Amino acid sequence: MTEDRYDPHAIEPRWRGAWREMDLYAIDLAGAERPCYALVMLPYPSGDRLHVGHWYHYGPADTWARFMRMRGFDVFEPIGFDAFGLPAENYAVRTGIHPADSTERNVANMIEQLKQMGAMWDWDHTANTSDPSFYRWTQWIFLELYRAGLAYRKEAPVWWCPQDQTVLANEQVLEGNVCERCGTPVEKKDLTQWFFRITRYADELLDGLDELEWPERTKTLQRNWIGRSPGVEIDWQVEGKDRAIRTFTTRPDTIYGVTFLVLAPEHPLVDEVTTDDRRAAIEAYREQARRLSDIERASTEAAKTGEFTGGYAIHPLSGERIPVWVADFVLLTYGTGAVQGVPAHDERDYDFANAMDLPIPRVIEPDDLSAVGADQAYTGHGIVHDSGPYSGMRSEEMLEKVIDDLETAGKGERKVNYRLRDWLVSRQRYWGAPIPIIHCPECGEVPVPDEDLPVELPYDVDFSLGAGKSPLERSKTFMHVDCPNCGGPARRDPDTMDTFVDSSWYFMRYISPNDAERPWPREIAERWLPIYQYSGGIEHATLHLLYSRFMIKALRDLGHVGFDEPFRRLIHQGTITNHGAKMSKSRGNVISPDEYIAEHGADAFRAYMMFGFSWTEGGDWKDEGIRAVAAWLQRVWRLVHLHQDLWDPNARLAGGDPESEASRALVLARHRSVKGATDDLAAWQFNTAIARLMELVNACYQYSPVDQAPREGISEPILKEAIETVIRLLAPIAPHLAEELWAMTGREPSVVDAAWPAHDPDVLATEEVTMVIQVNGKVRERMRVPRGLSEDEIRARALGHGRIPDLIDGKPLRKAVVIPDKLVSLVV
RNA sequence: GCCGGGGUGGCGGAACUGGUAGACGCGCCGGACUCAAAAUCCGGUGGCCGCGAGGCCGUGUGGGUUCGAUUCCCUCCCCCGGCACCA
Repeated sequence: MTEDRYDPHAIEPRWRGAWREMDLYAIDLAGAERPCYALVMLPYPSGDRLHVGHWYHYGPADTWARFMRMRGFDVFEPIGFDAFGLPAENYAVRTGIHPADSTERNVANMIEQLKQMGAMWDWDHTANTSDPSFYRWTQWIFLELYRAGLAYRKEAPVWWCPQDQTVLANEQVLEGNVCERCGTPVEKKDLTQWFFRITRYADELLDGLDELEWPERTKTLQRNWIGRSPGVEIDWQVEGKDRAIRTFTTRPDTIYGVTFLVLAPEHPLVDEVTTDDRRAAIEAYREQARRLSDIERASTEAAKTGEFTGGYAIHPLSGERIPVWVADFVLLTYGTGAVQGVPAHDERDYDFANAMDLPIPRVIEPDDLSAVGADQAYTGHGIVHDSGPYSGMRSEEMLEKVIDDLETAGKGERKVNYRLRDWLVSRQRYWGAPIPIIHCPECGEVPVPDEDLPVELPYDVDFSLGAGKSPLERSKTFMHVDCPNCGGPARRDPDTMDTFVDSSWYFMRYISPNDAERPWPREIAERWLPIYQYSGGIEHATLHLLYSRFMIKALRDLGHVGFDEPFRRLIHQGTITNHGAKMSKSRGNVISPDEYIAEHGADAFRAYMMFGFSWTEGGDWKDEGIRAVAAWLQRVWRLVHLHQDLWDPNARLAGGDPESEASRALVLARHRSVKGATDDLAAWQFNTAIARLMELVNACYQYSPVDQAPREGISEPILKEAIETVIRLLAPIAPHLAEELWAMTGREPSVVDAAWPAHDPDVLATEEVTMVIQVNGKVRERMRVPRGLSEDEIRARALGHGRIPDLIDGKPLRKAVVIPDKLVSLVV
């Protein structure tokens, strides 16, 4: 009792040990009555120590989960490891250490560090995506999708990373067309690859967003990524040929402004349309386009180039002859690979027409002429003219009408295009789930029979890159297999799956990670999903978060789950930067939490992560606040320590008047803090939740000065209840310390199973309020009045209050606004 | 270029649907305790003017709506993120 400090390094490991002994965080998934699945995006098990980002994400996420548990929810809070992937394999190439070995070591290492946080993770419900018992089901899912036609193989122009020697999905190519993993510029290659048919769900993925409680900006990112454009495909008869060029447009209301058609250089009709005298020029242009990198070709800066084919198409409505051009700004991969050129009303077409000296006739009159310059395209709407029967209509109106007319005439078809492409899932790398397909010269693609799953990765392989084939393809023992269908000699598919396939369903596996019979028990999954609350970085907005949504919808259609979305609520933590720069190993600016934890303990570090930043915003690293938070935890500990006699079972609490000013003020402070902390924690606003708790601690000190003994002026039961409330409110934030304080009050662990305190709104509705009096918009006076006073009475009192009569100075009152219990605004 | 998000004291950050701007904390200043220091406890702290009472200014810029604007509308300037010849 002489020591007036607590030692986090003594109590933290002790309580973690006690919790483990009690099996405190094991929950009965089948029997839970108020399921709350609190999921965090799972970490990649690198060989490095945990960084600030891990603590910033997982600490507060656990605080929220503890808060929910105290509020009576059955909280399921698992964590696992996204353990497949390139870093481990590249490490193997460099060092010769096998990915399976380095990963196993890293996972064990990471678990030990994660345990320091004192989170409620249930280590009986974890997952390691690189474990055969996990990827056996990743392969099963692949085959389910395959059998449903949702996984397929085709040759297509795909992104290839020359550094990592593998293909990538569109979503994994970052701005400037560089590889998400290594930053190397990627190339387009025509390769036969496996895809998941995510485009089949484009509309549902878009519409489903409306129902989700996700940050609006994340939904926007997905909407833009899916890129829905409704429009029409139109057939243009090629003059003198029994062929039509099909274009796609979202603006058929500009069709009378078409002065040319443009085909992508790779368009299959180019040969046919090109006249003999233009053939050499067209061939040269196509060759030139082929040589251009995609980056050069995609540049909006580059001047428009193109070549006339010599051919003409017939305008489907006016019957005019329209020249057909080839130009590389038209992409074969979007729409039909052919567009109609409307230079007056499309910027690209405008630039092209200017470069090629083509006419630029206007067919839409802008509503506001001043809004559009003479030297630019007008892309807005307005009154249509020079457009045959449509002249005089509003362009919005014509847009719908002309589509109907084209459809009726058999010259067009309503069509929706998407920016979203099918998800390329095969990778020419070793450290991933092998694609469970066998290629048989007789039978073609043959799925590996379920009973032969998992297709395990061979251990003994050559990881070296650049040999032109994936490591698996070089393993004869792996590749050679008998066809399950005909028994003849066949080869395994040499590719592995994108690790985003693993992470698109891992949260289902946490439910029953050791079940060898099925991927998840459906009836339990239905209880726990969609996930109540997911947390993680926004960088996955168009990757993991999109893929998982697709996966759940596909699994639903295959009858394996009964819900539509994986994550009902989503929240993103911000990023902690160092001197404004993102922390990364290559920059050498990574902050390690280790020394701070060694000095102040895990609770202090956790609490600082929550108090020092606005959690969803993040911010620049600053360590001054850690000492302050650690000191505050000491202050809380001291508060309980100094008043420990309140919990002495032999003591009779008598002192103090419960109606005294101090007693009443402390009661008010308690209710106020409970209300504030509850609202703030529910909204993941940790900094203000802690601020509210600090206020209560301050109030405890203020109304029960610790150097005064015996306590004067304060009711002991009221003080006792206030301090107990401090402990409960602290429990999610600093779990070890709160447990220690809980024990100091003589209670059995655990405080996480103590009820979250409730506040009484009647107490907060004090009988007197302070009202502000404004004169001509400026605050001039304040007055104390009974709550609920009538507007008339308030106005009358305000007019006579303090300096107000002087300020008004007999001038007539022009206006008086009264907001009861808040303010009076007088205008003279 | 387009689409999001953001600009508030010396600093991190608060402010519900338009209603006391700056909660809480850091830092700084002062006091108590101490031989002293640390630790701790208490008080002060947006800027300018004023002895004071008090006044004026103040949420990136300039305007507007309103009794009243950090909050709503318009103009512009910066910062961050995403997309980018998607027809």
